[in-house]
Amino acid sequence: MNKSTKASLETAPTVPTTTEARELRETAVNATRRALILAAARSAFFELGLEGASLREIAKRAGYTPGALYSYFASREEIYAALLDESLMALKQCVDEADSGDAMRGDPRSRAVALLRAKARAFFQFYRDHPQDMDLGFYLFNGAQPRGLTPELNQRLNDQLRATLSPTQEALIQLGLADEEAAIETTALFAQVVGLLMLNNTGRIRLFKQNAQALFERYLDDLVKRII
Amino acid sequence: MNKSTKASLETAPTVPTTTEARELRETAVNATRRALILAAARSAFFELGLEGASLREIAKRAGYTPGALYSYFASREEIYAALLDESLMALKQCVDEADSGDAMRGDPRSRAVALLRAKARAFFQFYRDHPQDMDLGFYLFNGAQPRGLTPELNQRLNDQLRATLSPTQEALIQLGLADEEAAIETTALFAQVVGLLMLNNTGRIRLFKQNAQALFERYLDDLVKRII
Amino acid sequence: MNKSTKASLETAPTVPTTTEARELRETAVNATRRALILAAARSAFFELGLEGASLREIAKRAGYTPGALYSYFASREEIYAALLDESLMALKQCVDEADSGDAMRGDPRSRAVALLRAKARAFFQFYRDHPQDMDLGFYLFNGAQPRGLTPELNQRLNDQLRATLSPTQEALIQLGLADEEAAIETTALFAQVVGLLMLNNTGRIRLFKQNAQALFERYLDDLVKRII
Amino acid sequence: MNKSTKASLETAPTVPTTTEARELRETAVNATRRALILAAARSAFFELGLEGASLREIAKRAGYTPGALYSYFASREEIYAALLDESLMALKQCVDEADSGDAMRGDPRSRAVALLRAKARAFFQFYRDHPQDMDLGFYLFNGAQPRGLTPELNQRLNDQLRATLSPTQEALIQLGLADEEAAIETTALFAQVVGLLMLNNTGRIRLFKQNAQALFERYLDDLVKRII
DNA sequence: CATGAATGAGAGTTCATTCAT
DNA sequence: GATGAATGAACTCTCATTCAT
Repeated sequence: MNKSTKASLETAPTVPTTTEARELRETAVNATRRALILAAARSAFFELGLEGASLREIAKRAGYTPGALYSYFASREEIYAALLDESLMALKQCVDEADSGDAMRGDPRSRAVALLRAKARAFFQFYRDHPQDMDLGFYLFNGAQPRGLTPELNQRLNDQLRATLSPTQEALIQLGLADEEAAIETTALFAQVVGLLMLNNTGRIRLFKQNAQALFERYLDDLVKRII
Repeated sequence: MNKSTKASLETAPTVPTTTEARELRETAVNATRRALILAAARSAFFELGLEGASLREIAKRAGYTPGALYSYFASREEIYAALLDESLMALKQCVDEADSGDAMRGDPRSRAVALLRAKARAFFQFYRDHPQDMDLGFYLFNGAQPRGLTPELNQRLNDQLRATLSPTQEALIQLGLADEEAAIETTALFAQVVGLLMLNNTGRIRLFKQNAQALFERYLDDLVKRII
Repeated sequence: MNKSTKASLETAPTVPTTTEARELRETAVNATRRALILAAARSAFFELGLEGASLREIAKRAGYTPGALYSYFASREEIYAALLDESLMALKQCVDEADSGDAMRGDPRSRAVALLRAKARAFFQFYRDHPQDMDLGFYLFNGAQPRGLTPELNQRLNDQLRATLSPTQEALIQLGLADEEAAIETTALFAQVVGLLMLNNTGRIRLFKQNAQALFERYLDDLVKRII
Repeated sequence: MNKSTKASLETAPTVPTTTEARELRETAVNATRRALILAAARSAFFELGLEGASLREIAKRAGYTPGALYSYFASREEIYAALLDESLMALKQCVDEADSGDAMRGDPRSRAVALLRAKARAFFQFYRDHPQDMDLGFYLFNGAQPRGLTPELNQRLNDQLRATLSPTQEALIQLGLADEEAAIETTALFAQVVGLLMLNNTGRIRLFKQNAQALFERYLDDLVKRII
């Protein structure tokens, strides 16, 4: 990789050499196949749950023999970890891109409020629309000893999560909350979202004849009322 | 054993036929052994998690061979379901018994507030102190088709859950909320509790350097403020 | 087991109770099946070598599915260990029973010489006639960390080996050798036997157009000459 | 390498054709890479034992991908065979170079005795210092059908072994033994060495609190005593 | 020549469940 | 009711080997 990058800088204007072209292609092909396997894993995980998403099943769905997966991933757990990694990246992107249409209108204060709502809503809606991604997160983050996660990966996943929630926290600070207070509100909001989605995704919320989205908006309203 | 004694006392005036007596005895003995197996299952589940709580392990802890358990439960999933049943009964009892020390003091309004707090706290603390019971619930309630739960049992568990939360709802109504409004607040409170415990039990709450109990109390305070 | 022993003492003259009879039968049946599996393992090991003697192969030869073996042995290595245990017991018995026909004739000295020859010959011939038993021993005794052998079993096997060679050592002491000298000669004799059998079993001895048995007898003769 | 150098010397006067030159170069390059792979195999075999020395491991250590090795060797077994070939060459060289410092001093008889001792010692010490080389030999020479050895290679290895032991046999003949008698003594010595090393390398010799080197010297002393 | 993806077989092991006794 | 042997399927993972590129 480094090699091809360096080479292409030296000969930037020209077409890539045959070797370079092959390297690029192979890297691309490889990434594609990894993605293919992950897609198979995701579909297995989502349709059959954790227990059903065995290596065999994933391989079958990807059109491979079980052993072949080991060219791309060192273990089953690593596949799960990659899945969660992807999921968190998608979540983060979703939140990052979220913006109120009127981000530019109004006074700074209303803009901050609009931003807060937009970010929180993006987070909520991501998991509402991809309920299985939540399972994924809770599977791997489970308990004290996250299964199959190297400390480095665990750290990385934690960082992704924190980064995802930080825009919300920023918005709260912009609205005048002290750092500590902003952290508290962010956590409480996170908990509310997790709880609502949990009830929603397991169908328990129907017991109370309530609607997750409405409850979420209500929570947001109260939050905004509280802090302005 | 105790139970069978009690049962025979209750039916003392009429002399049971031999057949009846045997049936009663056998039912009682049966219940005892079921309880014994469930205790073994609980200990296995709590110590080893879901993956570790295999039928073999449960049987071993109960002093049985694996096959013997099938005299009491139709499948491994059914054992889990019975476990959840027990868990919900314990939860309900916990909430039912919860009462503020000053339940009798003050005006009716403060008494209702105190009751609201007491009930909600009991619920929160039960799961905070028994994190595995929550796992159990989420395991079996997972997704659209609860695993190993017959529709009847599913109904029963739902009823238990609703009954557990109804004291809270009642307290809210006593405080003047409309039925619909009380249902909303109860659900929101339930969601907050579930979310906080989720973050707490998976350790994610540490990411934000927050404390579940404090956040819970804060939520309660806000709720009370909101409705009075 | 204890139970049946105790019971049989109390009721010694009478026939065993039904329960006792069943226990005895089941123990016997069980032992038979273990033996059957070991026989299958031995045949696999002898015909296919270590690599070929997989659990699956052993199970197939014993008429079982692979999982069934785990009712009798905790692991594949445990089967090997049991095989070696059996082998060493057979060897020991062979040596123990060995005796010169003229053990009672002649002066004590010639009797001791005859005994020495008989014991050494028994050892040699056991492995000459059961070449695979030697492979077995060397497989498990291999290197510093004997594979799959618990320290206790390793100890047990070592003890068996020492016990097997001790009659030879005793005979040498009876012939007047000091303890230390007897240990040296026993070890040297053991080495010679192992070496000869190794060359014999791998066919290397044919390279030199020699015959293991003849060389063994020659070594024995020299040994006797040396010590009298 | 040596071979190709020699070959080109023999044909020095004529200028090799371009084709010939390329062939020579390629043969040499080829031999070098074979040697490189064998070095990797040796290190893997010695560090990890037979089970650990998989083709993958060897390839990794040689800086190749697994498939590449098949350009140089037809199978994994063939690599082992080549390893044994090398090992026997090293052994032979070791024995050939062995000489008593006083090979020139004293009467012819003492010189022959000194030579006998030197050769035998070299053999013993080679395997004592390279225990894994012995494993290698026993692995491939195992039982009736040596694994992965073509009849030709088997023959070659046998020849190497015989050639290695012939100096010892020569010395015995020089000391006046009949050919047949010398063959017997050589074989017996070989067996003793193999046996001692076997006991030494598997740690079994410690059972008897003996030392392989001391026993070896003792055997030599007795041998010399016997034949003079 | 070398790659590296892929196969296909097989390794040891565990499991829920069944069933004759 | 209880045993415990047995099944059969599944598990993750490793391997030697092949082959298109």
